[in-house]
Amino acid sequence: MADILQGLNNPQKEAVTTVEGPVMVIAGAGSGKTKALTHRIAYMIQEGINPFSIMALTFTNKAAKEMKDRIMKLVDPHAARNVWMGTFHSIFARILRIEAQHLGFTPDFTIYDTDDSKQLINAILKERELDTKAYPAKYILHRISMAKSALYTPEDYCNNFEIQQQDLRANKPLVGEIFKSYNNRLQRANAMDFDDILFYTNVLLRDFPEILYKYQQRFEYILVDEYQDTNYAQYLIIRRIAAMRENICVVGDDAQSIYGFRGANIQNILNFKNDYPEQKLIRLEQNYRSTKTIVNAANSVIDHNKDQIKKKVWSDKEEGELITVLRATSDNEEGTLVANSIFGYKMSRQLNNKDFAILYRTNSQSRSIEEALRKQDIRYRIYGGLSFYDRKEVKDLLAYFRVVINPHDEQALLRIINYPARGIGKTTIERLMVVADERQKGIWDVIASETEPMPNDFNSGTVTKLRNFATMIRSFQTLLDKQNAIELAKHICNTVGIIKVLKEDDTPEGVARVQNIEELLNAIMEFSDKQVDEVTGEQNTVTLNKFMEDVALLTDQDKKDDEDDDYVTLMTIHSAKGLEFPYVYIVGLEENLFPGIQSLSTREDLEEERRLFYVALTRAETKLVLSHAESRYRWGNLTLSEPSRFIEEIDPSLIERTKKASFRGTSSFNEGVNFSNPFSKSFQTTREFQKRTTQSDTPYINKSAQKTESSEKFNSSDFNPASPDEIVEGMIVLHQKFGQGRVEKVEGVGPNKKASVFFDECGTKQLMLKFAKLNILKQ
DNA sequence: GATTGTGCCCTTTTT
DNA sequence: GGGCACAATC
Repeated sequence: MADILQGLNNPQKEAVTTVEGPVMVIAGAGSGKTKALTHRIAYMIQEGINPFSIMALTFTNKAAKEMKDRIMKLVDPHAARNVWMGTFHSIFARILRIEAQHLGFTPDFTIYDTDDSKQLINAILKERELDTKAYPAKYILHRISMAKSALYTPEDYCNNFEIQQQDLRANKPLVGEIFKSYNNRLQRANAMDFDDILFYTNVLLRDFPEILYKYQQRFEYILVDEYQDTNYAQYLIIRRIAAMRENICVVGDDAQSIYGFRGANIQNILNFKNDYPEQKLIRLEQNYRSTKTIVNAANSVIDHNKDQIKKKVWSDKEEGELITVLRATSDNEEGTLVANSIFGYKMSRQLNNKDFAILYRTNSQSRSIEEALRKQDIRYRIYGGLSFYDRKEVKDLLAYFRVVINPHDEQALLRIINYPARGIGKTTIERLMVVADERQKGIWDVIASETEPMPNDFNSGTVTKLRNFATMIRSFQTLLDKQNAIELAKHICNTVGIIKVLKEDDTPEGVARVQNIEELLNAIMEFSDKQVDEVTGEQNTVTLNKFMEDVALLTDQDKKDDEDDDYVTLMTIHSAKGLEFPYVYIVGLEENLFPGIQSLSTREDLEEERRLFYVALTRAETKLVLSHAESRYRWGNLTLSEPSRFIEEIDPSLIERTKKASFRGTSSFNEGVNFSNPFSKSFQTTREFQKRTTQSDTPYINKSAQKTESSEKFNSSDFNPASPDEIVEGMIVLHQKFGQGRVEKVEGVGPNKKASVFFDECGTKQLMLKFAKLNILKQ
């Protein structure tokens, strides 16, 4: 026990040892919040509390996993494993599967992701002949999500005066009706969306006292991480389960509440003391992560917010370096400056790629940064954006699995009924849907029904095709319990012919798709291995079912985390929450981007945006670099931008003032900045750099590369490259960086001539011939 | 019924 | 600058 408390400061110790009763920990950024939580759980286990009776709710799967790993290092790993630890969604989906029959679902209900929901909405709109412009799926889903998070049923929604007024004002009076159909369809498909998981958990705990009692008994101790980001539905679940014993510990920081847009309610944290008058309030205010400069900068920013619990976050680390602000003329130059800066620091300070993170407001900003990093040969990894599980081919295969497990899953069924093509076309599907609707059943019931025959107006060929499809799905279903996940997955894959179809496409994209399918199969295998490992000795077969339960709630964030790999991290600020890096770059600090244009209308929205900036600042341990561009391409056209107000909100004494542009300046702020600072960059380095960019061509050739076109003559004297006209298919060529390769395809004319070259070392690359310097080795 | 072509949105942020 | 829904064509 002594070691568990060792190395903790006093408030942390208090948070760890106050096991009984309601506790709220207000934890400033970097104040050792996770440490307090993990040590608390370890302490509880060591005190003899049954791990099965502890429920710890986190915001992401990743956070849960990390905490579990840390606890396993503190106490008996077997015990640690038994703690109920996970996201709200994963823990309560688990419980809902156990209790599904009470709610009119079966235990293998499907979880619809946003994409499925969107498609379902669009299908409903089509049926009702509503214009998708008047009723954008996104808007409707947002409304529905808000309603569900506030525990409104479709009926509540329609009967609520205020809500109806809002929809009326937005000229969308039918949202409530669409909500009704949407929910009906979900139910018919034996499916829940993300919000339903929380909604139905509440229904379960509200309407079934004996079930509520059961879980109150089981979960004697409740911990909630990131409490500031909980919404009403989550709040009420906690409240209900904790009601009996009130052994509840919530940890959060109001200054880091950044999920208001999806219904998170900051009031939950502010009201904790009303809900639990006996509460003990513990403040963690010492920041162990960052330098004084960084902490003070963050404090000066958050001071501009009106809504906040006043606290004093402080650091007793060194002052540290001032914050650098980079000013670029364009988004591409911003990328270049950031890449150069990283390169400079790496060289001068012996740092690794993984010491750096580049954070941005929106995923779309990653492009220009990526391009620049590639040119500097800096390895990076992007988190978020299109996730692995969002790729089309992955979703297709998963849809097969979904249908096999739950044939009423209509979104999945529609996805695969004619993929790979088996002659079941649009008209057939439309007619099926009509019949299904008449019978108040799903499509599956129509095509698989033994008793009710297919309507006469289907021709016999179509009926055979449908029957064959149904028979195939059924044959998979019989294997569900008999075969383990990976065997069945492979069997489905082969029988259906997905890989065969994909292999017909030998473009780079096609090859990537096959690889993705293989990766998915690997993931299933890994999952199976892990399951066996976890239950020591016990070898329980992992069914596909089991895998699919997990997969719906996985995101990219949770995927492999190769610690040893050396990559610069690129991610949105939202996904960076909870992480820390020595060097942090926050890019795109411009008005209308960060703060975003949509947040400028109300104070609340602007304050959330400011908290987001606060989160970004406080990720840094050693050094912060901010950047903004004066112009930026947004959805195709050039827009001019002012520097963000947030830059000015930082105490100016903490910022290294970049002098107004003097390109020949020989300034020396510090050794690392020579590369990074546009104003200290000598003319020589500029040239040097341009040379690099023109030589090492990548598929990403566009504006920035074109800018350097003027210097091409200057460069080309060094080499003896073939002229673009000479390059034809079948040639063996040599590229400066990619080495030897074979020209597979040439397209375009004149200056736009492009070639696909397969390089032995790095696969196929698209090259713009006017930039790529290729030596012809063999005609 | 499938394949190719065209126009139209779009960009917050995520379980 | 791109992905996706729908339309036109084979």
